[in-house]
Amino acid sequence: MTELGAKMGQGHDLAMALRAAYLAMHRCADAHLAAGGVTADQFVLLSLLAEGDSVTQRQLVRRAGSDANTVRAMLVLLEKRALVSRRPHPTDGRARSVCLTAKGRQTYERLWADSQPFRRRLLTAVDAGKRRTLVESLRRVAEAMK
Amino acid sequence: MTELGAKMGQGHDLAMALRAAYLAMHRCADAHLAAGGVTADQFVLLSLLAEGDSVTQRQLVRRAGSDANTVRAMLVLLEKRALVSRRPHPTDGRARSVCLTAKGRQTYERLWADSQPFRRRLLTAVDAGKRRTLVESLRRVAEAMK
DNA sequence: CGAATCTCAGGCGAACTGATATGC
DNA sequence: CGCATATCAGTTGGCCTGAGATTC
Repeated sequence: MTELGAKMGQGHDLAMALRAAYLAMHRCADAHLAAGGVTADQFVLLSLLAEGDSVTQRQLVRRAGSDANTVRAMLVLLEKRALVSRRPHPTDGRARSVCLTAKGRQTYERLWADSQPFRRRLLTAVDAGKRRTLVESLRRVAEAMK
Repeated sequence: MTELGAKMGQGHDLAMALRAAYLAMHRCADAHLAAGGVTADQFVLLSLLAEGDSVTQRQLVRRAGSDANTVRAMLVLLEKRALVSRRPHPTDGRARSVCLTAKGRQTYERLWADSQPFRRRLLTAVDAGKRRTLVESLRRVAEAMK
């Protein structure tokens, strides 16, 4: 194999490793949150809503690194369960203002506690000294793929 | 916030960074492969089949870090397009032996070329010296989440 | 026989595409 | 007008549960 070919193989390996790590983490997070009746992706939305009261769907999309249609569908599900509320934005007629209900905040805090073992497990997988480098590299990847 | 609480916040940050990086990469890969009429996930299966002729669905599941039902559904789609063939395993009556068709291999090689820019972009996002560390850390994460 | 492994079928939540409506 | 925000319909991928088939 050529030297250039080997380099592209590196890219393939990195992509496969990122894929495997994410899928495994996602499965693990789902397992730790299933008892609370919430999926890992729903937990992501709840955590974004918990740190920043009243945000637009557009802001959720950007911060979750997700898609407008996906976020909307998830919010509809969460709204049916009375965990979030969506109201018309006070000044922008196009936007929706989303926030946690009291039940939603309560649920989120319980879920955060339930998922402590998951975060502990994730942290012990990587040496403390390498964590910052890892997060930094992941952010560079996310940035480069935009 | 307590010191322990901050540590768990680190776990959350790592999880969010991993999520954002994967989702962005997946979108980017899809975009580079769309012209070839194949999704990023289908390309993963094709690449696994290209490097190891005749594998069982179970082996594909493990190597793709995926799920048996997911792999099956994807293979059904690929088989409809005559890119892969599934035959009964010669010795194990339970298993299916999967391999690329001639058309499948041809398609894969074209797709590999099409996706060179994607891999280049991925590699340039991370300094050459940090790539091995990154891949290593990601593999540790995947291992710890199993 | 039971236990384990592989496959298949149906259903759900999530990610995306494309098109559409509405307000800025 | 263009642009941004949200919505709706449809496709694919990921996972689960439960079932059937085969092997050990």
